[in-house]
Amino acid sequence: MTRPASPRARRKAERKARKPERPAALESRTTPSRTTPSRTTPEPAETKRDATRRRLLDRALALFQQRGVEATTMRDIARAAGLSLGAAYYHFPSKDALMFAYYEANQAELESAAERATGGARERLGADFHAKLDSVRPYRRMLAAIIGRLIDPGDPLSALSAHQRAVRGRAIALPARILRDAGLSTDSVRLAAGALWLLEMAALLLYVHDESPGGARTHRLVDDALDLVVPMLPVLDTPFGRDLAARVVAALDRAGISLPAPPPG
Amino acid sequence: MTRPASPRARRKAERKARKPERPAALESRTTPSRTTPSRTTPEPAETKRDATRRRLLDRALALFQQRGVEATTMRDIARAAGLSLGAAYYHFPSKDALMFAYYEANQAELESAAERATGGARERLGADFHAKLDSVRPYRRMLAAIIGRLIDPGDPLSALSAHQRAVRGRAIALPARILRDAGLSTDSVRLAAGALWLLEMAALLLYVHDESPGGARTHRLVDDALDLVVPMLPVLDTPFGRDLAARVVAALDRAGISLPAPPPG
DNA sequence: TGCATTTTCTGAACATGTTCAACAAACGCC
DNA sequence: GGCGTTTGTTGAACATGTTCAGAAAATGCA
Repeated sequence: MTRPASPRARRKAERKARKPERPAALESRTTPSRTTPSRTTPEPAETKRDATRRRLLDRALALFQQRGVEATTMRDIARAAGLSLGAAYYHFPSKDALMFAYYEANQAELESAAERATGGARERLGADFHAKLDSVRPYRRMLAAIIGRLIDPGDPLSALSAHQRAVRGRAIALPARILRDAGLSTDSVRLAAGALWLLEMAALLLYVHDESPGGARTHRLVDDALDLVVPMLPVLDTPFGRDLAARVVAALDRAGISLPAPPPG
Repeated sequence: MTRPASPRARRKAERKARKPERPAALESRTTPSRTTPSRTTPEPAETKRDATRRRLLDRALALFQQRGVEATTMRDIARAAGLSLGAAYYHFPSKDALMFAYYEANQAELESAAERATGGARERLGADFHAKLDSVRPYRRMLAAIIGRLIDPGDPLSALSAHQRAVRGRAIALPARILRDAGLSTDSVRLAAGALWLLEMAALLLYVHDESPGGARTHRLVDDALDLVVPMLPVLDTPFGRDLAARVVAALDRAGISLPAPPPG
């Protein structure tokens, strides 16, 4: 995980003079739309570039899961993809970028799993949370390796970063819908969904190092927490609850923790 | 931060065969009491060994603060201490060990700062929390570099690890005393102190990346949180509060998060 | 003092993440 | 087809964390 490995401040400074503090893009370049996809071809005919990237990514993730992140070298990945080391770095500027690419690629799958749950709010929220944990399970070692960056708002990988805003928004959409269905007012939905998101983040922190079978311990904690919290949600729509909620939101806001906004509607 | 840098599984396996999963000690050896200190010399006459270690540690921390952890190389540290690279590794088996040594060395200072605050529970808790954050401030970059390990219960550096149990205990003693002085029952003290410890951990997560002047944002969040929580503490000693507390403790317990026990008395 | 043992130190060596200058292939345009 | 430009690739080189075999120094003991 050794960052750029600055030999001395000099070279680091030089580099910083050229680039902004943190490179905005985690991929070397965004695909320059060599093949401008026409409206009639929804499948944009994967370019050689895309194929190479996908191959790299596939092998990398396979190796990550198989041997762990730290034990997988960039040379391994390049070799497994039939490329030279430099070529791998041409497509992914760092090992971290490969992890992030996974992160992004799997987000959709990761989120849609629990869409179909039925029942009361408690059941549907439980299904959502458990599904998310389960979908992350195979990669938790990988996540553990980068978890420090997840809380660095300046890091593109961070769960708090601007880069991940969209991801946050999606992650919160389903709980928000469930809460609205449960009859909560819009304001309460906003706070409660945010709180659940925080709970999810906390659970993730535990989960990446949860070695109990299937991560049972974390799953149980999630259940316990939901059992504790969900019955109290209606309180949010009482005068006391409203006051409390307002103060919590204000406090988090001042702290720079802007809860993801639930989708409109 | 590159861990052992396993060339291939083979060598890693060999090493594991010799050592336990994680080396229990973060320092190469514990001082073999070459000079058995007699009762009459409370200052055990620092050995050359200790002097060298202290010199290494001093220079390392100075460099860490000056250039940041990642930009400081083991070669820099060794040179600054007038030693060869190998000698540095003889005394501290890894760069992480140097960080941990700081962590331990400063713990006492870090904790005694707020002992003397007076006033109500809210004021005394505030003094404690703010002092802790302030004392960590100069090293927050360093902490950011190892924060991922703070949540790994298997890592000796972890705030959750067995190694740090004593530290946890001490960290919770003062809040517990304050709460007891405020008239809370023993059970409530236990839960509330644990909750405050969790709040402290959460604040730390934010703090290490808080670039606002003096970490003002995190300080404000702590104040807001205390303003929110402290007035509610008496509720813990109502029937409703007792029930809630019992369920929370049980849930955390099942999750393997054992709140640090407050000192007896 | 002389010698064996233990502690401390040294510098080379290794594996790794990352960079870079140079080269090759593909493309766009004439 | 021919040619300049962009895109993709290569392998060497670099700085780093860590290990290791052995040298040097300190220590203990006869």
